[in-house]
Amino acid sequence: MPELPEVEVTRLSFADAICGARIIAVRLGQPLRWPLGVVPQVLVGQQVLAVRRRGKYLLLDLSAGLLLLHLGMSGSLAFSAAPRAPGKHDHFDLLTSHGVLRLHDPRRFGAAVFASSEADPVALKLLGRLGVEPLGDAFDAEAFVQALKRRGTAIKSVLLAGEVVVGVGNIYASEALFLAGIRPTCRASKLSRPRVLRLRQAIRDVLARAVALGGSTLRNFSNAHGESGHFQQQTMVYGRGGEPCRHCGSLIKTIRQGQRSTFFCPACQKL
DNA sequence: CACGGATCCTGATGGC
DNA sequence: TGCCATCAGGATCCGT
Repeated sequence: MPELPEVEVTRLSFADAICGARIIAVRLGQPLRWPLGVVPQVLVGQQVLAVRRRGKYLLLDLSAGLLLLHLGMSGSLAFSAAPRAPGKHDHFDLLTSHGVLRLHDPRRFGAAVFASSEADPVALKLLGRLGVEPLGDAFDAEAFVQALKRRGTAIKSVLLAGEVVVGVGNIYASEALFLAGIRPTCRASKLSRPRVLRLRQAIRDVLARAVALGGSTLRNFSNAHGESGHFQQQTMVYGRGGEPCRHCGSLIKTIRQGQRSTFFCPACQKL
């Protein structure tokens, strides 16, 4: 469910409120992915110093360590002073002096993992192979050109893998490739330099705009206050198979790449 | 090493 | 109404 914009919107919606809070207790529901790190006792008594984001991970900096949260496909976070009794799909509660941070995740592809620091092997395993952040200065044009030259797979798959650039999931990959006029099946290594530069800008534009709109709400994504996003109302291609292209009127095509749906306009995205 | 495919899990949806 | 197949915003692991 959540790609970079949804994770960032979530972060912004509770970071200020939770900072400075003392962790009082942890409640676990059914197991999430990577149960390894979460030993509740390690968290109790620690203070939440900051909430950062790395790719699609949320990083809670604690007084003695790091709590990594991932929303998987169906996860969302809620932060409230007086939460209701946990429901069937509420699998992780962080009770703090400022309120309860609750992870709701029906499919349980999400994760809550404790690491002693970013150098901890646990953190390295999850974060170590991540590519560059797309919205920062570190998303260097030349480095992006060089990285794509080394990838023989379809550009859409390269974006989703997150080893070159992070945060671009299934919605925004299709959207960015449309904005750049690039066919999702084109091998990354075959993209010309000008086209790579356009793609870089398209990724930055689409992600930044989605953050500004509060993210996408396909099923029931909401920020930590329960508010929905609005990006999905203006996708150019994602979820629009068979409908006319908003730019040229051609019918949007749906294909499968690596078990995921891809959407593109056959006229606007020639190669 | 790089790639494609299967896999984890639950719920919604559509066809019969 | 029920049953079955398919699909869903992610990422890892395993075989080739």
